Amino acid sequence: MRKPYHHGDLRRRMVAEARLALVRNPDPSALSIRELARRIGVSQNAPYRHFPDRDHLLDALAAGGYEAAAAGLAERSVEGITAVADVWDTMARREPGLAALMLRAVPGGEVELASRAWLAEVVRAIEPEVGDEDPERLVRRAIGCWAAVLGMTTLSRGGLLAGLDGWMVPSSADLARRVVVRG
Amino acid sequence: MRKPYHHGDLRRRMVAEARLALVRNPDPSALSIRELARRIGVSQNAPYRHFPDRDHLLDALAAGGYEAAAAGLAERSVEGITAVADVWDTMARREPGLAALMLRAVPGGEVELASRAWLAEVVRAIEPEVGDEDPERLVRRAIGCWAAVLGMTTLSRGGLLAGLDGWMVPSSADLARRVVVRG
DNA sequence: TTATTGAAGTAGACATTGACAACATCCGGC
DNA sequence: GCCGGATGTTGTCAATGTCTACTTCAATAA
Repeated sequence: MRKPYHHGDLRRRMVAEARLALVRNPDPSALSIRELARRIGVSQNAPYRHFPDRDHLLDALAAGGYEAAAAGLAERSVEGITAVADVWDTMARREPGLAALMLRAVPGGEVELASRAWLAEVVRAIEPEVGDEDPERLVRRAIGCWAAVLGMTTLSRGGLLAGLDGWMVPSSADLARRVVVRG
Repeated sequence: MRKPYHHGDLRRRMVAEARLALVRNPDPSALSIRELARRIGVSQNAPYRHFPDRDHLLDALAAGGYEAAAAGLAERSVEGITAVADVWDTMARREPGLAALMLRAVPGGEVELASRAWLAEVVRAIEPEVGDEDPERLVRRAIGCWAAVLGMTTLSRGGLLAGLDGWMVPSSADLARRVVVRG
């Protein structure tokens, strides 16, 4: 009775534990299904009842990242481009492994939907800051904002700017603002 | 005599074969040292005489990507921001796996130097297009350009914009131009 | 109430991989 | 001529992803 045969919430638990593991070691390729199962206290094959394979776990994980980001942006008191940059930067700093996973969407996976929700939230956030009512252009601006922020944080957090840290490097918010406003 | 005991050029050959393998399968985590060795016709452990571990091979591979990109930009007849965007876009389209590897630099690795050379080339390319003589601001602009291009191509090639392809998505050159000029 | 069925978990196995240790071969300087 | 270091080879180990077959359990329908 101490340990019921069925876990009951394995899928969610796997994603949560994977996210934790990714905090301990940001390298996604080091994520091991077996180790997660071990840590949760379930057999090494139990996870396969919830994820066809490792890639689907990573997909769910990345989708969770987008949901968290969208929620973080929605619950934000401060609106605008700065908020978008802040949310993404914070995630990339605190969970670089998760941020790395979020750069790739497998077709038909959960990330596609979740990232779309994030994009919608970005649109909502930047809308008051740009005086643009045309939806298509607004979406285009939002994509540009996302790309600029993502690119800048990827460069910094990826270590590609080692040596020039701080000094000489533009902030992702500045970049995004230049991309979004006017034009 | 058919097959000399020593290969003679294994290191370079490994990097080249790895790059090929990455073209066949863009997922860097699928790169196997053993398979490369097998394909080259050398024992499974020979590569370890040239790379302490798998990560060092990936590092050399990514560095090669930056060298190729820098060379491609240098040999370019057309100068300017468009050339930067073109070079990166082309690489990301033709070798997405390599492009993905280039987003992370291990401290002290070869990528740090190679990416610095690439950045210098970007500076040189955008210099005539922006009327700015202050070196620090020029570097900052170059970084912004790089980030914008990289962010946009990562989004498109990563499948994060599936569905909105073409339509609604800004080009990386447009983004970069908006980031670089003025300000 | 009880039989059954399908979802969730377990046990065991297999091929592949990264990496280590010990041994073999070759080339250049003494 | 030999010898030492660089390069390549064989053998081995633990860990991993994933397959197949078996078990447990809860809910449904008789």
